[in-house]
Amino acid sequence: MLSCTAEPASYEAFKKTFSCHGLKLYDYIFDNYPDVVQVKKRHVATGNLKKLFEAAFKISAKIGFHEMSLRDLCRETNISMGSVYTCISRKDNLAIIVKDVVSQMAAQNIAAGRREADPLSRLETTIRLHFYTSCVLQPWYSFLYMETRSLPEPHQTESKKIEASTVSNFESLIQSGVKEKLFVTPQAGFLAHSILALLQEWYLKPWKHKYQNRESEDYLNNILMMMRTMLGVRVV
Amino acid sequence: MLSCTAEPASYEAFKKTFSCHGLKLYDYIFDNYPDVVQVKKRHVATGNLKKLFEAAFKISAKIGFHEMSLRDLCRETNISMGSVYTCISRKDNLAIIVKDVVSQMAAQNIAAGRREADPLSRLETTIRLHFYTSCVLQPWYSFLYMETRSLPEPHQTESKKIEASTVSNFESLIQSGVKEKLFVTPQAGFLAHSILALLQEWYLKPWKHKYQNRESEDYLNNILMMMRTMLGVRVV
DNA sequence: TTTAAAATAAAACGAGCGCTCGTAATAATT
DNA sequence: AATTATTACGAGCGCTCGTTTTATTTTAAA
Repeated sequence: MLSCTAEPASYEAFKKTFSCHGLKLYDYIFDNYPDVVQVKKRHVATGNLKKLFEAAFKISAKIGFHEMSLRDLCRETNISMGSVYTCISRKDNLAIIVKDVVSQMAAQNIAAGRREADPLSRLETTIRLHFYTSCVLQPWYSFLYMETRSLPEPHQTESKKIEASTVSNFESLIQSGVKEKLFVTPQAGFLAHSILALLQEWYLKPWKHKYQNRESEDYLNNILMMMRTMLGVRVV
Repeated sequence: MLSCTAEPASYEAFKKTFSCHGLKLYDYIFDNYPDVVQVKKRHVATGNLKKLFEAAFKISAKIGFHEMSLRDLCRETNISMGSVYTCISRKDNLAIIVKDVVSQMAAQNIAAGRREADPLSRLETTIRLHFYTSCVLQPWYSFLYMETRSLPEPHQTESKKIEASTVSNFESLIQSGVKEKLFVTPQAGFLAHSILALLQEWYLKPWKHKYQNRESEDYLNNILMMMRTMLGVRVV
């Protein structure tokens, strides 16, 4: 099971508690997609899967998933056509697995946020987890955003639901704070969309922002600060 | 020349001054791409171009430009393969023309904004024009955002420059207001990116917002209000 | 009505696609 | 050392792609 313990204070703290690092992510895929991954030995499967996903992200980011041929993938990974197919069975499965992983992370982050005490903490924790997760899994999130159209139905619909549920969660958290008279904004829907748009901007165009090292923590703080300002909450 | 008179007070007012409506846009293409459009008669060319672009936007939005075959395009438009080729010469030209049109609109809007009297007016006019333009040409803007990767170089690089120059224009307008002590934000870069991200959100996912008719003017006002709040300007 | 140009239609072409499968190489077990 | 289980390989299959070519119909001026 992919997971992380909740409420990390910083990106560095988060990364340590996050279980997706290195090969753990590919262990998860190996365990949960027996019909897709036909390779028997775990270490062989995870090693190849890691190479395949990383190459697929690299090539797709440049030219798109559909434009990426399996021959491109073979060249980039030094894995033969036959071996590629014992790992993923069909090209589509690469995209489907990305959708499943991101979908699961999103659901977990929403659930973790709900466990906080008050509306503002719930909002901030959800945003923080979303942000950290999308940093660690940046190519995964970016891929899903850009390649949702390439997914076969019903996976495409499911992918769109992730985004919708993320926004509606933000919106209902804001609404509950408004009801408790903690916030003063009447534009809950717009603010909820704005938050997601800014989170997406980060993982879609990391090169536009990452000219420095601490930049990512700064970007997150800018989002949180903007949100607090728009909610009429005193900024600390 | 594609153009509009500056500083429109509302979307409705803007649409009337905007020269891209109906076939005028395709007249522009007919006039400016003689090597691409090999059809001699203006009315035949513009009629077919309109059908072709509209169908291309429809199909590409669903499955992507590269996945859209020219046979799909023929089926959707009831235009034969031969006629398609007399209109656009190569598939790539569709995307290149979209880039050129959007690029020109963006440059015009930036120039029009600069003509305003003070930094806040310059910002607001630029944003307003960008928003209205992207509403009227929504499929064009959306297409370019999603399909930039499909453009042949050097058009791809040029497309990315449009976005970069839009953000840096916002940023320098904000900076000049800060220098004149009209604004109080130290996060000019973040705010500039946020404004563009929210403008993009609108033309990328219009279905998420357009459940009502007046909704688009509201969305623009939300962006402007958020900007004023973040700039420490009294909200009217 | 004639005629040449313009537009459309349909067929054909070669390159490249996702994917399969017979076989070779390697690792594990006896 | 022999045998078996597993993985790696890559040429080739059927098909669709963007594009070109060829044939036919439509258009409009003389």
